Amino acid sequence: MSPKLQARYQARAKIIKALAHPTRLFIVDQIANKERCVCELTALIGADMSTVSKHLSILKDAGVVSDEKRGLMVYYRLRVPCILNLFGCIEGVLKSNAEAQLAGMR
Amino acid sequence: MSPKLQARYQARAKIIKALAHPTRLFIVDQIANKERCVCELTALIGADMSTVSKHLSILKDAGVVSDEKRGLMVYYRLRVPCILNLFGCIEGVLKSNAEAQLAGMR
DNA sequence: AAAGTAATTGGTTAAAATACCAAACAGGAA
DNA sequence: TTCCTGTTTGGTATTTTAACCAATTACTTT
Repeated sequence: MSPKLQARYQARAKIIKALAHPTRLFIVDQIANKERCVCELTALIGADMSTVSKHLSILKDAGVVSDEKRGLMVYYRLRVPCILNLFGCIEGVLKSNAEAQLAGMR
Repeated sequence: MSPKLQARYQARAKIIKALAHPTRLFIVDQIANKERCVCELTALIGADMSTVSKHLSILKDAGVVSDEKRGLMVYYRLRVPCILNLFGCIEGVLKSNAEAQLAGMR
């Protein structure tokens, strides 16, 4: 594989990797419709705030979310809505996997 | 977060994680239109065949690809075409990131 | 049966990701 | 200023991922 092509796939992988964690998928869902501050997300997730903050920075670094500071709070929102389309596809895979397993048991 | 919801996002993350590697994204592209055997993919990628085989097993375990053995060769194909839609979205993010960076430099 | 080819599996080592705690940084209020 | 609150950053220990080599399995051909 050429170095150029390699770099191309590496850039893509970085964005997908940013999504490849349960907590970060949850975050994307939560900020899909309305912005949320770190404190709200922390409460919803139930982990240390520093942990949540780091997840958010990974998403931000990948360009998936954007942030805005207002007063003490930092609000995050989804910058790329087309990500949500992915979820439908993923659900389809899960469903298909479940069916395949059932078929295999017979 | 409830255990049930947790499990839900974990299942989704597993599939996305399977895609979150440059080589595996390349594989998905390569088998999108026509099936390929491991030997073909190995030649295209330029890594050890055992490495490629392990990448394929990760994709297969996630339900993204399916395999079929014919003679000595094992042929892999994309089981879930909607994955390809994701790539368009990802390219959009990359483009958007590049523009944001340009804007930030001014 | 023996030899050869395609693929997978096991083992090891190196690199990356993740979580928490503690400490540092704002911004707002007293 | 000093205190309080929301957020980020640094440090560390643990777990996960990834690559290659060596060995094994499966099928074909001689």
